[in-house]
Amino acid sequence: MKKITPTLPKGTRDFGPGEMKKREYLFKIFKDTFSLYGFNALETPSMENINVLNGKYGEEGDKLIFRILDSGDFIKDIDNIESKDSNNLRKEISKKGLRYDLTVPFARYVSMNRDKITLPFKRYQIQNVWRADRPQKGRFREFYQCDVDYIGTKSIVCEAEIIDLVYSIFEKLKIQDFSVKLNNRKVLFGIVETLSLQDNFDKICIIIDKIDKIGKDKFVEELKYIDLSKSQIEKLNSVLFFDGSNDDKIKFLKDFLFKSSTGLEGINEIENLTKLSKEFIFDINLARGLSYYTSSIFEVILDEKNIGSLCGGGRYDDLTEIFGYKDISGIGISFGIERIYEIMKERNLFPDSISKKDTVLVCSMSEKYLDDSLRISSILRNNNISTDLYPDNPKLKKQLQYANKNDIPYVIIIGEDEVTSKLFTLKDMETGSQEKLGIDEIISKVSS
RNA sequence: GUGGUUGUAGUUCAGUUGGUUAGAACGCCUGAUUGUGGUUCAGGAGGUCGCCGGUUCGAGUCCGGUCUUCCACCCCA
Repeated sequence: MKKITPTLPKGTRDFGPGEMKKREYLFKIFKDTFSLYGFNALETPSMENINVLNGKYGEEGDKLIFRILDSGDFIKDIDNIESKDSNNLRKEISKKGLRYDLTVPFARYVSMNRDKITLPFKRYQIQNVWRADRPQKGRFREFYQCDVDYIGTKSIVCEAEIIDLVYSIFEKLKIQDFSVKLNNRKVLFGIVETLSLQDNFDKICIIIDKIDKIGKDKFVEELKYIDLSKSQIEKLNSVLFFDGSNDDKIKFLKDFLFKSSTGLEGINEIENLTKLSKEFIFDINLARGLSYYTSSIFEVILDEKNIGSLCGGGRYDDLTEIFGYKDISGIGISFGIERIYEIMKERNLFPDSISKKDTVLVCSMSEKYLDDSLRISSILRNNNISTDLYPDNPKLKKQLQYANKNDIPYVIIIGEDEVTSKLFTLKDMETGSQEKLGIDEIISKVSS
């Protein structure tokens, strides 16, 4: 057999036992909190039919979808194989793709199962997604997303509850220095409409979304690039960079938007939310890149440094329409668990207790005592003591080394003396001391 | 997709203007210690120097291509 050097595909990772302990701890906090707020789990397949995915993420997005090659002799039915047209060929030989996010599969699920689900419908979903992007710092080709969505109601209570959920999650994670930023696409549209720029709405949103990253000067430059006049840019700036409390901003925008019914609608939504919700910052500069948001949009950021957002989300009114299910408004948030994981690791927020392995290792001195070892292991396990049994009987030295490397605090040694006397050697690996005890004594000692 | 960067033992890395047999640390195995780990000491195994080609008497070292790693851009989490 030819030897191969083992490697991973670009942008993918293994999660070893140490990392998994931490990830599972983190995931459990999310899942438990979601349940507490009445969200239930949903899983969808890794792959979707390509027409479900295509066209949902913008032009760039389609290119970043991982395609799955059809099975069988797919080439024999292709007429124009010499044309060298990759785009057409791709359609013919690949009709499935790996999911790119969790929201679109969710919309597909809701549309397909409208006879079974009762609106409003709430679900959470923690699964991996794939992007054929070029990896770089903190970005992978396979990563996890953690989405919570609330679909089938337009009530502003959903916004308030989701903000409440954010506070609850971060409290449990012991991350305190965060802020919730909120805006409304209708307000942005109103601003743009008031300046007669509504035809450029999507483009302007993408540019506004970058303000934090590129700064005010470059922002102005990019606006010039899409042919805004000097006075339009000046007016846009005066609105977007209006400084003040949430109430000041609301008051100011109510005046500014008096001609735009959409804008006023948005402002009213924000005003209502201030009465219902925990604290948030009304940020007129918040736009978010994704095109399907139609109303409230929000992000959660770390106050300390600029590392991008920890969560992002918003309300979408038309996402299920493309799957034939009209007038269904949804609102969702995506927790950036990979980022949150990194912050928790940096700040040492994972409790030490989660990295402990088993409490006891059972070692046998010879093959003769393996059945006794098995018996004792199962007694310990029945008493809820996590027990590892060394499956062979190499030298005791080897078995103790194993306990040592795995941070197992206790070892039980089973040999001739022990089996005849029914008193087993319990060794404390930290202090090195050992004593011969009956099984009941061992259980009470080790459990404490 | 664009620009830069990286690749030598299981891992992290040395390796001089191209010159005998490519090194270290950690890890692994054996022994000192045949019923006792962590520490120590002695010994050992482990490398087609990413891959393909070129220059040269001679290439880990120089050149070309390709793949890979990481970083930035585009975009995004």
